Amino acid sequence: MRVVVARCTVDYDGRLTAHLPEAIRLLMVKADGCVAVHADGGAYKPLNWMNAPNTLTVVESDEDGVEAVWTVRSPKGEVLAITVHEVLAELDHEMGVDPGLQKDGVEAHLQELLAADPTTIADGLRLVRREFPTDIGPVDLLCRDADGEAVAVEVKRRGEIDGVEQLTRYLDFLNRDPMLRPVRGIFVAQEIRPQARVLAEDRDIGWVEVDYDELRGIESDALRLF
Amino acid sequence: MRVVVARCTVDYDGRLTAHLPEAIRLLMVKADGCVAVHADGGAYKPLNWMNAPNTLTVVESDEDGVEAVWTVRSPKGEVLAITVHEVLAELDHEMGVDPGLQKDGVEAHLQELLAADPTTIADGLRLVRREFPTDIGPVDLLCRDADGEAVAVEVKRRGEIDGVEQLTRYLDFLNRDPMLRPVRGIFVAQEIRPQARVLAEDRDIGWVEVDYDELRGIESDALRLF
DNA sequence: AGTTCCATGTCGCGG
DNA sequence: CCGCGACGTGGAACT
Repeated sequence: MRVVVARCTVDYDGRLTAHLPEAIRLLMVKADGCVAVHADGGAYKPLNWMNAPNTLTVVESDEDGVEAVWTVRSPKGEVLAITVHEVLAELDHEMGVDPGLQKDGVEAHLQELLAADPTTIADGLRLVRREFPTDIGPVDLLCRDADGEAVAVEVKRRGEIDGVEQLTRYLDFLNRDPMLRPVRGIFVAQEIRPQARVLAEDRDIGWVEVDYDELRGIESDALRLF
Repeated sequence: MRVVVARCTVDYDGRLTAHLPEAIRLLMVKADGCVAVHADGGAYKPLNWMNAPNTLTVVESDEDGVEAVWTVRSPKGEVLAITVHEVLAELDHEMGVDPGLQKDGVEAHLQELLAADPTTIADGLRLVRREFPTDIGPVDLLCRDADGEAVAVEVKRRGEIDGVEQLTRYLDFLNRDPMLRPVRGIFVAQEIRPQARVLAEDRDIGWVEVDYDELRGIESDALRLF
């Protein structure tokens, strides 16, 4: 990875057109060729960037006040042009391949835990299918309750209004299927926002908050029995 | 901005839990305090990060194989812990405030072009008003068709389900106005996703894909006449 | 390759 | 501060 602090101006022309006036910024070039222009603030997102695959060409300049021009081109015709007026600091280092990130607690894992034991959502619930397909997308969990009636479950890490909208659409579609009708809905998340609760209740959709650590604990306990 | 290349392990505990095994990475600390851990690849997104506002504390260590431990804490209780085993390179530089980015988007221009000639959406359409105000937000284009009936048009660059939901809400509202009723809807975008098409059709909402370059061409032609 | 949905989304605007 | 929509969204998973 190569890092350069430089006084520069930047122009991007691709999915949109953007221009950065002259200022001091940090230029980052990674091993895969991707280039990022960072200001000294504004979270982790760069001001401008160009992801791989692309080609970076650096042209030294004789022009007054221009040390070099970096041109990054993507196969799709996007162009990022960095005019370097002055290099102020520089750093270059081999880093090798990163072993990668281990994540824990995303929606997929939560859905997995709930599918393994739907009774943590509501007593008597049995799983029919995960990712049950409909014309407008897959329902996270399709279950049947103790009375044998269908229950559609939408799982989110954080429960907000659009999650309720999503479940509402699924229910509209599912309730047209004579084999399933009537289908009720339950909205499940680690934390459900007040407005999402109100909207769910208004539409006769149940909502349940689940504790991720607790679910993981239950799973561990279940495994320990074998 | 401060940049450090170091052999390190990283743990994040907050919105999720994540762990990075020991490897060489680039640590970036911006003036606003935000911290990012970059690998030498994977586009511009860091492996781990913590945005401002937060507090960074660095504790030197006597422990074997540990130079220092950086702890970043956010007010919301998120914690990013970086165990630095060895610093390999370092760079520190004042950069000043960035003058900021000038963007020139396509979104607004598309609506402008369609307003200039609504017949590109449907034959006989005449513009009543752009950004027609309702209590739940402005409708992009309000038109009348050849029969004099009201038509609400929602314009998006990319047509997805949310756009259909938005137009549906507007139609619900507009159809309560006796001066407008009945109002039908047309969903317009450069590209409309299959699921959005299904939902639109299901709700008797029309959908039209338009070609931005073609529209621009039509406009150029019109201008050339003068 | 095309399509869909998730994301520690981030970011900006308006109430 | 919250809610909502846009984003050069990026990225993964699945068809």
